[in-house]
Amino acid sequence: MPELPDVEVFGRYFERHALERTVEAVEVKDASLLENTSGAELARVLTGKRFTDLQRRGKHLAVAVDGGGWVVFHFGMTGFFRYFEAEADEPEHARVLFRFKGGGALAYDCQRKFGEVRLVQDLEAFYRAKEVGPDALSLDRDAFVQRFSDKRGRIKNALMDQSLLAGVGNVYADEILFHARIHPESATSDLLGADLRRLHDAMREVLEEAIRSDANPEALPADWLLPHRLQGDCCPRCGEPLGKMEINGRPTWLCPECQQKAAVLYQH
DNA sequence: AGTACCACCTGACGGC
DNA sequence: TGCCGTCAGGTGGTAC
Repeated sequence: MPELPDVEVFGRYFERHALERTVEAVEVKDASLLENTSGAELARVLTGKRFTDLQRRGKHLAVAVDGGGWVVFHFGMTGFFRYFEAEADEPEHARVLFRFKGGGALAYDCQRKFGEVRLVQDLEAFYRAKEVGPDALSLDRDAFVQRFSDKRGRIKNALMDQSLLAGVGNVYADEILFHARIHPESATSDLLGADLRRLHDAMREVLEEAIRSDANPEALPADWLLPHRLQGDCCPRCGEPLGKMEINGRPTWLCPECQQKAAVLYQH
């Protein structure tokens, strides 16, 4: 799940359940998720401290620790937070537990272990080193068009390039291209200014609506692509069968009718 | 620079 | 029922 809307929702969940709470203990159940630190160090840094602030950039969620520094979470393909009070409610793949003074604990759960938890002093320096670009929702239309206009290769790859803009993953890239009626294999350089502006509008609309729907696929509008990514399902707009292809090794869904390649469109 | 391919890890699902 | 290949919403390295 964890693309920009999911991580935004995780952040709000964290805010409700863990912000301003005092950490009593940190329990690391699988240290392989820790990136540049150890269970002992994480516990030493956090015990007795509060989480005071939180900031999302793309698919990263950074949580400020009073007294300095940040804990930065990445959720991989299967990560999420779960707050629980009864021990029986601890989720199945909890990898790190933050236990709070006064009761309750926040679990960082990650079945496939592709997630990462790290300690960071200088957030900006970390993002620079990681080449994490500006958050997809922070870019205005002009800046978006500007960044995409020097980009080569296929548009879907560009949308998913976290250094170009951060937050769009495989599922929402397809959704955004479907809304903008752009074929995912279109060469980015074939897109006109008007296409890029439409793409930016579609991106904002999709990401914002997904956040409003709590990033819950079942709550998304029925005329979106996402509820229809099933073999044999049809385009909710024109009724033609949806197409599936592979781009960059990732499954890609589209409506071959509604989404024509830019180069094909402008030949006529 | 862009792309293809592999690897990391675990579980669910379909076919035989 | 059981085994096995395939697939999954992310990212990083390598080689062309």
